[in-house]
Amino acid sequence: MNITTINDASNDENGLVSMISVSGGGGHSVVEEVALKKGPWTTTEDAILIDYVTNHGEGNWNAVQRNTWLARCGKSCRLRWANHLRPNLKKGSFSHDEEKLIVLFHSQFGNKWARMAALLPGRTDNEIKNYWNTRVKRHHRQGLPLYLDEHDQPTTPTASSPCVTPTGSNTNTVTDFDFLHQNHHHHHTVFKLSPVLDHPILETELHHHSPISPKAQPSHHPPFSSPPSYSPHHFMDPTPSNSNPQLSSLSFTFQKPTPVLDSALRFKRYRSYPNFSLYHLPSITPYSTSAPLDQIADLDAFRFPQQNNSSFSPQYFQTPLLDYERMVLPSNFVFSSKLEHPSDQLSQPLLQPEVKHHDIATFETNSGLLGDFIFDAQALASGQNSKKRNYFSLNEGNDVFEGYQNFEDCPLTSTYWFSTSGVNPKEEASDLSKSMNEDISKFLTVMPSTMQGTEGNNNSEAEVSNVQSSTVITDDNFGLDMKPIASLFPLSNATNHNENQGYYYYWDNLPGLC
DNA sequence: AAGCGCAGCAACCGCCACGCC
DNA sequence: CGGCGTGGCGGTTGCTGCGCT
Repeated sequence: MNITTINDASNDENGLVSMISVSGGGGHSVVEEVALKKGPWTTTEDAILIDYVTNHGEGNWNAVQRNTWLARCGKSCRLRWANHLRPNLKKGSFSHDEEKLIVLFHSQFGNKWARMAALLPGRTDNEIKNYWNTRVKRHHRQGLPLYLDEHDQPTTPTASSPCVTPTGSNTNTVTDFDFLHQNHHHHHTVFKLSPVLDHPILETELHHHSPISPKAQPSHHPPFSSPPSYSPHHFMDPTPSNSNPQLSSLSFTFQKPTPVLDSALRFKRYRSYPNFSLYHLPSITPYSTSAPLDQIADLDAFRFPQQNNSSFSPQYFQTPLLDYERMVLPSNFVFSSKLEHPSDQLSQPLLQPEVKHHDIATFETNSGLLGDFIFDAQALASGQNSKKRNYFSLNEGNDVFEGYQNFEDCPLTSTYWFSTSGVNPKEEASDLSKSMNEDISKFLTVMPSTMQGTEGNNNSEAEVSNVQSSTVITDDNFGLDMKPIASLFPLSNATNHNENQGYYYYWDNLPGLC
């Protein structure tokens, strides 16, 4: 066998493939490539890859090596593209707000870097992972709790530390990270723990948690009163907290709907509102749990931020239940919370539940909000609805409804989103897909700003009161997915606009949340 | 100047899920 | 059903630059 190098660009600095002619016994010759290049990418390699992806699109990464002179394996190409070459990548160090989000996401997701990256547009899983690992090392070295932001005022947890309760009896002001640090008493969902357990609360929770699957761990809030029930519209309908005298008139409580589903439902509603940009409301994702419902009680409420410059209309939050929507909801579909205490419910369930636990336990989870968002937009834009069995679409005036009629067809999320004014969502979908990155960026542009103001508001009263419990289990997406996004929606109907008024997120599944 | 530790970053590796045949 | 290819994800390693001693 004769081996002849026919193109000795062998792993040169341009990263071109070294081609070797391998002559077989019968004069037959084949061409094989030799060792692929490793190590840092050169600008030439980048240019080749960019050119290829521009012309052929993403995916089929091994074809890059076959069809170009690039001596890189498909994995390497994909990684290079995803982490460095693809458009809309945000370079540079993380902002403080992004860091906060990462901490929060990690408290919720664990080491699910890709998931976090999906919620941080322009950021890659690798970046987030590197940041977190650095943070772990730094905090470990400095003896800091992993989930306490060093930029915030540290709050030493003591026996007298305030515990946030839904009763409004405690009005101490703490920051969101104080929550993480202080709240010892609840055993919240801990999905995955960092390899470096320098957070005693996490370790405690790790030991206390039952071997329920990480996606299905219920949260318990024994001290809390019975939660109300919710309709899917309640989270669009933040309740003014005026009923609680300890709350400022600015305060609103956002109640997460409780997806207690006997049947899965995928349902979309598009509505046209005159002054609305495209926004996407959180997915409502059925959860999987083997726990009895009456053991599932969870605090999940938070306040909307104040945004005086908003163009949002309060009407947005007061969308009534539409007849057609009632029709779509299966008879056993309900958003409810603590079912055994209907008297404590602030509002009646849409429909009386007939919850079968074994059915709930069979639910799988879906991707997070943005993933769902992206999927839907792309599917609509590319006309892939044909893939969806029994998927219906109905126009009703300016409203367009889509949904699945049968349980088995439902991808197990319920997504609400809104079209821009006067545009058919179908037609808009392509534009939506195109502008998706911008929309997501818009989210993140607003989101971090809404997370500010948790510091320096120690004079506020009743910041942590009137937080209502709800029956909530999140797999690992719903709660956190919706909260930051929902925080984008302003309280334009707030009556007392205090420019300096802070706000707080309250949500569950944060380790150590009280 | 040299050595060291550290942070930040980039890239690789192994494993796994999924689709196709 | 199993093999194979492919892509995605998380863990890990290695390189580089910087500051400090």
